Amino acid sequence: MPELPEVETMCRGLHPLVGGTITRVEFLRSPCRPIGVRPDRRAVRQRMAGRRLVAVERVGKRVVLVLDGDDRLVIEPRMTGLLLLADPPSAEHLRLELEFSLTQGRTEQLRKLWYWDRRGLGQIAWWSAEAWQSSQTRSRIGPDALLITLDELRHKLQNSRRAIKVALLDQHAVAGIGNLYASEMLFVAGIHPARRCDALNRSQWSALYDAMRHVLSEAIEYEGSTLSDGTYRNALSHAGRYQNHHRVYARAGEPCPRCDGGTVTRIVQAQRSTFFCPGCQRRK
DNA sequence: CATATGTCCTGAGAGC
DNA sequence: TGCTCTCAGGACATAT
Repeated sequence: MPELPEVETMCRGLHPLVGGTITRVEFLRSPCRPIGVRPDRRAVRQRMAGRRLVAVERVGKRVVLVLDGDDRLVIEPRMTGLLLLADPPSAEHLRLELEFSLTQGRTEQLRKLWYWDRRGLGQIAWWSAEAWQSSQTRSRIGPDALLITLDELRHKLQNSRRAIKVALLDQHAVAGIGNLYASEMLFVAGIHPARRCDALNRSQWSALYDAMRHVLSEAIEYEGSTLSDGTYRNALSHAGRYQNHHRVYARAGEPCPRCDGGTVTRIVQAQRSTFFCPGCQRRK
Protein backbone atom coordinates (compact mmCIF):
# COMPACT_ATOMS: atom_id res chain seq x y z
CA MET A 1 0.00 0.00 0.00
CA PRO A 2 2.78 2.51 0.49
CA GLU A 3 2.02 5.39 -1.85
CA LEU A 4 3.71 8.77 -2.12
CA PRO A 5 2.89 10.02 1.42
CA GLU A 6 3.97 6.78 3.11
CA VAL A 7 7.18 6.54 1.08
CA GLU A 8 7.94 10.20 1.76
CA THR A 9 7.47 9.54 5.49
CA MET A 10 9.78 6.51 5.31
CA CYS A 11 12.45 8.60 3.59
CA ARG A 12 12.25 11.39 6.15
CA GLY A 13 12.61 8.84 8.93
CA LEU A 14 15.90 7.61 7.48
CA HIS A 15 17.51 11.01 7.78
CA PRO A 16 19.49 10.08 10.95
CA LEU A 17 21.51 7.65 8.82
CA VAL A 18 22.70 10.24 6.30
CA GLY A 19 26.46 10.68 6.52
CA GLY A 20 26.91 7.19 7.93
CA THR A 21 29.04 4.47 6.42
CA ILE A 22 27.67 1.03 5.63
CA THR A 23 29.67 -1.49 7.66
CA ARG A 24 27.61 -4.62 7.08
CA VAL A 25 25.08 -5.84 4.50
CA GLU A 26 23.06 -8.95 5.27
CA PHE A 27 20.35 -10.45 3.13
CA LEU A 28 18.45 -12.42 5.71
CA ARG A 29 17.55 -16.00 5.15
CA SER A 30 13.92 -16.44 5.93
CA PRO A 31 11.29 -19.10 5.34
CA CYS A 32 9.63 -16.68 2.93
CA ARG A 33 10.42 -16.50 -0.72
CA PRO A 34 13.24 -14.01 -1.25
CA ILE A 35 12.32 -10.66 -2.67
CA GLY A 36 13.76 -9.59 -5.99
CA VAL A 37 17.27 -8.16 -5.83
CA ARG A 38 19.03 -6.87 -8.93
CA PRO A 39 21.60 -7.68 -10.13
CA ASP A 40 21.86 -10.26 -7.30
CA ARG A 41 22.44 -10.43 -3.58
CA ARG A 42 26.18 -11.05 -3.69
CA ALA A 43 26.88 -8.26 -6.16
CA VAL A 44 24.78 -5.78 -4.23
CA ARG A 45 26.42 -6.73 -0.93
CA GLN A 46 29.90 -6.25 -2.39
CA ARG A 47 29.06 -2.89 -3.92
CA MET A 48 27.34 -1.55 -0.79
CA ALA A 49 30.00 -2.37 1.76
CA GLY A 50 32.05 0.59 2.97
CA ARG A 51 29.97 3.15 1.11
CA ARG A 52 28.75 6.37 2.65
CA LEU A 53 25.07 7.33 2.57
CA VAL A 54 24.89 10.78 1.03
CA ALA A 55 21.13 11.31 0.81
CA VAL A 56 17.77 9.59 0.95
CA GLU A 57 15.46 10.60 -1.88
CA ARG A 58 12.03 9.60 -3.09
CA VAL A 59 11.02 9.00 -6.69
CA GLY A 60 7.31 8.31 -6.91
CA LYS A 61 6.78 5.32 -4.62
CA ARG A 62 10.46 4.33 -4.51
CA VAL A 63 13.08 5.03 -1.87
CA VAL A 64 16.49 5.95 -3.26
CA LEU A 65 19.57 5.57 -1.07
CA VAL A 66 22.18 7.79 -2.70
CA LEU A 67 25.71 6.60 -1.94
CA ASP A 68 29.07 8.30 -2.40
CA GLY A 69 30.09 8.06 -6.04
CA ASP A 70 26.43 8.66 -6.97
CA ASP A 71 25.53 4.98 -7.13
CA ARG A 72 22.10 4.16 -5.78
CA LEU A 73 20.14 1.44 -4.05
CA VAL A 74 16.49 1.75 -5.04
CA ILE A 75 13.89 0.11 -2.83
CA GLU A 76 10.30 -0.44 -3.97
CA PRO A 77 8.20 -1.45 -0.96
CA ARG A 78 5.14 -2.26 -3.09
CA MET A 79 2.41 -3.65 -0.83
CA THR A 80 3.96 -4.53 2.50
CA GLY A 81 7.58 -3.36 2.46
CA LEU A 82 8.89 -1.22 5.33
CA LEU A 83 12.20 0.48 6.06
CA LEU A 84 12.78 0.46 9.79
CA LEU A 85 15.30 1.80 12.26
CA ALA A 86 13.53 0.06 15.14
CA ASP A 87 11.17 -2.73 16.15
CA PRO A 88 10.37 -4.83 13.09
CA PRO A 89 6.88 -6.34 13.47
CA SER A 90 8.24 -9.86 13.04
CA ALA A 91 11.64 -11.45 12.61
CA GLU A 92 10.60 -13.92 9.94
CA HIS A 93 9.78 -11.29 7.36
CA LEU A 94 13.04 -9.38 7.60
CA ARG A 95 14.73 -9.35 4.20
CA LEU A 96 17.73 -7.06 4.46
CA GLU A 97 19.79 -5.67 7.30
CA LEU A 98 22.21 -2.79 6.84
CA GLU A 99 24.52 -1.67 9.60
CA PHE A 100 25.67 1.94 9.57
CA SER A 101 28.55 3.50 11.43
CA LEU A 102 27.92 7.09 12.45
CA THR A 103 30.56 9.29 14.03
CA GLN A 104 29.47 11.97 16.44
CA GLY A 105 32.47 13.88 17.66
CA ARG A 106 34.85 11.24 18.94
CA THR A 107 32.31 8.52 19.46
CA GLU A 108 31.23 5.99 16.89
CA GLN A 109 27.70 4.71 16.92
CA LEU A 110 26.31 1.68 15.09
CA ARG A 111 22.74 1.74 13.82
CA LYS A 112 20.76 -0.84 11.90
CA LEU A 113 18.38 -0.32 9.03
CA TRP A 114 16.02 -3.16 8.17
CA TYR A 115 13.96 -3.84 5.11
CA TRP A 116 10.93 -5.86 6.22
CA ASP A 117 8.32 -7.22 3.81
CA ARG A 118 5.55 -9.62 4.77
CA ARG A 119 4.29 -10.47 1.33
CA GLY A 120 7.60 -10.14 -0.37
CA LEU A 121 6.41 -8.29 -3.44
CA GLY A 122 9.02 -5.58 -2.92
CA GLN A 123 12.07 -5.12 -5.12
CA ILE A 124 15.59 -3.89 -4.47
CA ALA A 125 17.80 -2.73 -7.30
CA TRP A 126 21.34 -1.41 -7.62
CA TRP A 127 21.89 1.45 -10.04
CA SER A 128 25.36 2.61 -10.98
CA ALA A 129 25.72 6.37 -11.39
CA GLU A 130 25.90 5.95 -15.17
CA ALA A 131 22.90 3.66 -15.43
CA TRP A 132 20.87 6.03 -13.25
CA GLN A 133 21.87 9.00 -15.35
CA SER A 134 20.83 7.43 -18.62
CA SER A 135 17.59 6.08 -17.17
CA GLN A 136 16.74 9.56 -15.93
CA THR A 137 17.21 11.10 -19.36
CA ARG A 138 15.14 8.35 -20.96
CA SER A 139 12.70 8.98 -18.11
CA ARG A 140 10.75 5.74 -17.93
CA ILE A 141 8.86 6.94 -14.90
CA GLY A 142 6.58 9.97 -15.03
CA PRO A 143 7.08 13.23 -13.14
CA ASP A 144 6.48 13.06 -9.40
CA ALA A 145 2.96 14.00 -8.30
CA LEU A 146 4.32 16.78 -6.08
CA LEU A 147 6.59 18.21 -8.80
CA ILE A 148 4.43 17.94 -11.91
CA THR A 149 2.82 21.16 -13.18
CA LEU A 150 -0.84 21.50 -14.08
CA ASP A 151 0.04 21.82 -17.78
CA GLU A 152 2.18 18.69 -17.71
CA LEU A 153 -0.55 16.68 -15.98
CA ARG A 154 -3.17 17.84 -18.45
CA HIS A 155 -1.01 17.24 -21.49
CA LYS A 156 -0.07 13.75 -20.30
CA LEU A 157 -3.64 12.61 -19.75
CA GLN A 158 -6.14 14.82 -21.56
CA ASN A 159 -6.28 12.69 -24.71
CA SER A 160 -6.54 9.37 -22.90
CA ARG A 161 -9.75 7.40 -23.25
CA ARG A 162 -9.23 5.74 -19.89
CA ALA A 163 -11.27 6.49 -16.78
CA ILE A 164 -9.54 9.21 -14.77
CA LYS A 165 -9.19 6.97 -11.69
CA VAL A 166 -7.40 4.31 -13.72
CA ALA A 167 -5.16 6.84 -15.45
CA LEU A 168 -4.07 8.37 -12.14
CA LEU A 169 -2.59 4.99 -11.17
CA ASP A 170 -0.35 4.94 -14.26
CA GLN A 171 3.13 5.67 -12.93
CA HIS A 172 4.37 6.53 -16.43
CA ALA A 173 1.96 9.47 -16.52
CA VAL A 174 2.43 10.77 -12.98
CA ALA A 175 4.37 8.99 -10.24
CA GLY A 176 3.32 8.42 -6.66
CA ILE A 177 -0.46 8.01 -6.69
CA GLY A 178 -1.93 4.65 -5.71
CA ASN A 179 -5.37 3.23 -5.17
CA LEU A 180 -6.15 4.96 -1.88
CA TYR A 181 -5.16 8.52 -2.75
CA ALA A 182 -6.67 8.34 -6.24
CA SER A 183 -10.13 7.92 -4.68
CA GLU A 184 -9.47 10.63 -2.10
CA MET A 185 -8.30 13.28 -4.56
CA LEU A 186 -11.14 12.63 -7.00
CA PHE A 187 -13.60 13.08 -4.15
CA VAL A 188 -12.02 16.38 -3.13
CA ALA A 189 -12.06 17.53 -6.77
CA GLY A 190 -15.71 16.48 -7.15
CA ILE A 191 -15.00 14.34 -10.21
CA HIS A 192 -16.61 10.97 -10.90
CA PRO A 193 -13.86 8.28 -10.97
CA ALA A 194 -15.27 6.71 -14.16
CA ARG A 195 -15.17 9.97 -16.17
CA ARG A 196 -12.96 9.57 -19.21
CA CYS A 197 -9.86 11.74 -19.18
CA ASP A 198 -10.76 13.21 -22.56
CA ALA A 199 -14.09 14.37 -21.15
CA LEU A 200 -12.64 16.59 -18.44
CA ASN A 201 -12.69 20.35 -18.98
CA ARG A 202 -9.99 22.84 -18.00
CA SER A 203 -11.53 23.77 -14.69
CA GLN A 204 -11.84 20.10 -13.74
CA TRP A 205 -8.15 19.48 -14.52
CA SER A 206 -7.33 22.44 -12.38
CA ALA A 207 -9.54 21.21 -9.52
CA LEU A 208 -7.97 17.77 -9.76
CA TYR A 209 -4.47 19.21 -9.71
CA ASP A 210 -5.22 21.26 -6.61
CA ALA A 211 -6.90 18.28 -4.91
CA MET A 212 -3.93 16.05 -5.73
CA ARG A 213 -1.48 18.43 -4.09
CA HIS A 214 -3.78 19.10 -1.16
CA VAL A 215 -4.51 15.45 -0.35
CA LEU A 216 -0.92 14.29 -0.74
CA SER A 217 0.57 17.04 1.41
CA GLU A 218 -2.13 16.62 4.03
CA ALA A 219 -1.37 12.88 4.15
CA ILE A 220 2.34 13.60 4.56
CA GLU A 221 1.55 15.87 7.52
CA TYR A 222 -0.24 12.95 9.17
CA GLU A 223 2.62 10.59 8.27
CA GLY A 224 0.61 8.47 5.88
CA SER A 225 -2.19 5.94 6.30
CA THR A 226 -2.09 2.73 8.32
CA LEU A 227 -5.03 0.61 7.15
CA SER A 228 -6.95 -1.98 9.15
CA ASP A 229 -4.29 -4.62 8.54
CA GLY A 230 -1.91 -2.40 10.52
CA THR A 231 1.02 -3.06 8.20
CA TYR A 232 2.29 0.39 7.35
CA ARG A 233 4.70 1.93 9.87
CA ASN A 234 7.19 4.77 9.70
CA ALA A 235 10.92 4.22 10.26
CA LEU A 236 10.41 4.24 14.03
CA SER A 237 7.63 1.67 13.72
CA HIS A 238 4.83 4.16 14.48
CA ALA A 239 1.52 3.94 12.63
CA GLY A 240 0.39 6.76 10.35
CA ARG A 241 -2.65 8.87 11.28
CA TYR A 242 -4.17 9.89 7.98
CA GLN A 243 -6.60 6.93 7.96
CA ASN A 244 -8.65 8.91 10.49
CA HIS A 245 -9.06 11.65 7.89
CA HIS A 246 -10.00 9.57 4.85
CA ARG A 247 -13.09 11.03 3.24
CA VAL A 248 -14.23 8.04 1.19
CA TYR A 249 -11.60 5.28 1.08
CA ALA A 250 -12.92 2.08 2.70
CA ARG A 251 -16.01 4.00 3.89
CA ALA A 252 -18.66 2.38 1.70
CA GLY A 253 -22.13 2.79 3.18
CA GLU A 254 -21.23 5.79 5.30
CA PRO A 255 -22.87 9.16 4.65
CA CYS A 256 -20.98 11.47 2.33
CA PRO A 257 -18.84 13.89 4.36
CA ARG A 258 -19.74 16.72 1.98
CA CYS A 259 -23.22 16.50 0.51
CA ASP A 260 -26.64 15.93 2.03
CA GLY A 261 -28.09 12.51 1.39
CA GLY A 262 -25.10 11.06 -0.48
CA THR A 263 -23.72 7.66 0.48
CA VAL A 264 -20.13 6.60 -0.10
CA THR A 265 -20.16 3.84 -2.71
CA ARG A 266 -17.66 1.19 -3.77
CA ILE A 267 -17.15 0.22 -7.39
CA VAL A 268 -14.43 -1.86 -9.08
CA GLN A 269 -12.21 -0.38 -11.79
CA ALA A 270 -9.34 -2.31 -13.32
CA GLN A 271 -9.74 -4.96 -10.60
CA ARG A 272 -9.28 -2.37 -7.86
CA SER A 273 -11.76 -0.84 -5.40
CA THR A 274 -12.78 2.75 -5.97
CA PHE A 275 -14.75 4.75 -3.40
CA PHE A 276 -16.76 7.85 -4.24
CA CYS A 277 -20.01 9.71 -3.60
CA PRO A 278 -22.51 9.49 -6.48
CA GLY A 279 -24.23 12.57 -5.06
CA CYS A 280 -21.42 15.07 -5.45
CA GLN A 281 -19.11 13.37 -7.97
CA ARG A 282 -21.32 13.55 -11.05
CA ARG A 283 -20.75 11.57 -14.17
CA LYS A 284 -21.20 14.65 -16.33
C1' DC B 1 1.36 2.84 -29.78
C1' DA B 2 -2.70 2.60 -26.22
C1' DT B 3 -5.32 -0.03 -23.33
C1' DA B 4 -6.86 -4.27 -20.86
C1' DT B 5 -6.03 -8.34 -18.27
C1' DG B 6 -3.24 -11.82 -15.70
C1' DT B 7 0.31 -12.71 -12.28
C1' DC B 8 2.94 -12.67 -8.10
C1' DC B 9 2.71 -12.73 -2.87
C1' DT B 10 0.72 -13.60 2.53
C1' DG B 11 -2.51 -13.38 6.07
C1' DA B 12 -7.06 -11.68 7.65
C1' DG B 13 -11.67 -12.65 7.66
C1' DA B 14 -15.96 -14.83 5.84
C1' DG B 15 -18.69 -18.75 5.50
C1' DC B 16 -19.75 -23.43 6.24
C1' DT C 1 -13.33 -25.74 15.92
C1' DG C 2 -10.90 -26.01 11.50
C1' DC C 3 -11.09 -25.99 6.83
C1' DT C 4 -11.41 -23.54 2.18
C1' DC C 5 -12.12 -19.54 -0.30
C1' DT C 6 -11.74 -14.60 -1.45
C1' DC C 7 -9.64 -10.36 -1.21
C1' DA C 8 -6.22 -6.56 -0.52
C1' DG C 9 -3.18 -3.62 -4.71
C1' DG C 10 2.04 -2.44 -5.67
C1' DA C 11 4.49 -3.01 -10.82
C1' DC C 12 5.20 -5.45 -14.70
C1' DA C 13 4.45 -9.23 -18.47
C1' DT C 14 1.63 -10.47 -21.92
C1' DA C 15 -2.43 -10.07 -24.93
C1' DT C 16 -5.46 -7.50 -27.86
